[in-house]
Amino acid sequence: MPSQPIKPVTNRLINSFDAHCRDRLLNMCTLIDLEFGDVIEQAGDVLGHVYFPQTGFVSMVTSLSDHKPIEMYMVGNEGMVGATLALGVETTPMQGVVQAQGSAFRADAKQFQKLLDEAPEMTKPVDRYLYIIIEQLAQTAACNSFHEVRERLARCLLMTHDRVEGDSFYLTHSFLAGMLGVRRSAVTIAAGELQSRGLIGYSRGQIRVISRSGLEEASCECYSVSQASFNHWLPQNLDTANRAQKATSRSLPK
Amino acid sequence: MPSQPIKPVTNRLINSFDAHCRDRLLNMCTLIDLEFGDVIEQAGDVLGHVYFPQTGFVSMVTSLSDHKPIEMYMVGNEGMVGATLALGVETTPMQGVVQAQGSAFRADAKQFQKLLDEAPEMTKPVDRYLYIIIEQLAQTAACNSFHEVRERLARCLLMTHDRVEGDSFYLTHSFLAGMLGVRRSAVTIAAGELQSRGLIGYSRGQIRVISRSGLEEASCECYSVSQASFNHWLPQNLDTANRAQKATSRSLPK
DNA sequence: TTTCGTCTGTGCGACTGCGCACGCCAAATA
DNA sequence: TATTTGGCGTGCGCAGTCGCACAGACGAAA
Repeated sequence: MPSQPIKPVTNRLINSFDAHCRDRLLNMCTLIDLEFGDVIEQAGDVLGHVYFPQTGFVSMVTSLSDHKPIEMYMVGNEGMVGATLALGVETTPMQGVVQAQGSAFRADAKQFQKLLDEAPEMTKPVDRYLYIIIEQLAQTAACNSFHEVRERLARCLLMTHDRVEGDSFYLTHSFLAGMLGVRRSAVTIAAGELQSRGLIGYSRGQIRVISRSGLEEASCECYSVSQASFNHWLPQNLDTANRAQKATSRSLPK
Repeated sequence: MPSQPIKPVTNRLINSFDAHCRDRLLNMCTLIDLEFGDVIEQAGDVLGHVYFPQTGFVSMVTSLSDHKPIEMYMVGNEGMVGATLALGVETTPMQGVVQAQGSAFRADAKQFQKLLDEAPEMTKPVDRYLYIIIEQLAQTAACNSFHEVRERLARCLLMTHDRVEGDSFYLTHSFLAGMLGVRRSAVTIAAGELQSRGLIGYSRGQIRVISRSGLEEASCECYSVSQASFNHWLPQNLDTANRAQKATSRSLPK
């Protein structure tokens, strides 16, 4: 809520705006629920809203004909959906699908655009975020070409873990297969390996991260490259409890 | 044109600036040669210059450890190298390598940044170009995951053809393999198929496009998607002779 | 003309992932 | 309890690509 923030703002991008812009932005935002499976943005469409996730995350995907959509990058509380508005383009190049339920600040696209025009100092963090997106896309393109399913799965699980609360989240093998652009049984095999190594546990879509450090070893370099990029360009989260705990490598069961 | 235009400007991005910006930009530019193999930009480095190719083209690539660099997108006379400066970021996320010799207008990065700051109306075309790059990256990422070598090779040849003068260019199977992120002999086989279908001819690195229409059929959808993106956002070339001729599907030998 | 380096053609076994299909099991439904 | 639904494990043959290696072919230089 604009005037009286019910929750503290955990979105790192919003937190990188200066106080004045931050307030103006929050004043035009409503805090909405992100429901699993919601399509909040259709490739090629004119943007209606922009979103700043607080919890949960959105998966940005590209579709090719005769293929299922494949994930390009994730947007959690480190970023926003609809950043291309800062390029003066009102359409969006990708589809955005909610992969983990949560909440997000939502603003009207036109109002946000107006805010960007009126407060040029606000453009800078958004521009930097666009730069991050470009880095992510390049990393993903190369990763999809070279790395194997197991490594990519580990990366995907780590990035998901970073964007949700707690160590468990709902993602079936079938969904993961879609994100990675591989078939479902390839995920089953890869996940089975990670499980038998004691890195994760799962049952009927509930995945539990047991050993982050192990996952980091099993993952391709792309995870750490991405992390480095985020941490270089974005402020650390104010609410560091959850995240800092995760960042600490550990291997606690249950 | 600045004072005395030695050549007409064929760079579509420059041509999309208004006359005043265009003049200011050209005044700070020198026309330089792009030599095959030149690395004009190193991933992660601070940008020294920006480049607007007139002829020839630059390949933007990403490297992962233990793998050869793989191409993300090309920059010919439709774009520029160093557009991320418009995001207020002075480093660059990718490496730029000259793949076809030619010439380019080169400007000092700091001067260009200053020009952007002073002439906000100039930012718009550059921002639109950044949007194109994002579209390209997403297309490439998906294409690398799903499409086969033959289709991707055809796409690559078409995009190269669009960016060079004439119907012949120098690209060995080995180079193409690097760009596509596959092994050399996979290119030999794919190229052999295209040749036996009468679409291209080649010998010792000299590739000749015989049938564009045939190549377009052999290529994945990604080529036409990319083309549509460029044509939607950029003005047509003033010097339409060469390009218009190519755009016409045909199948003339020799 | 000979030599040499580079470009291209080809073949081999191996691996990874595909597409499909079947069966098992847990949870939700009735 | 009986049935359905959805998630997961597994196996099969097959496509494509990998990694490597070697041989031929061409062009430039000596």
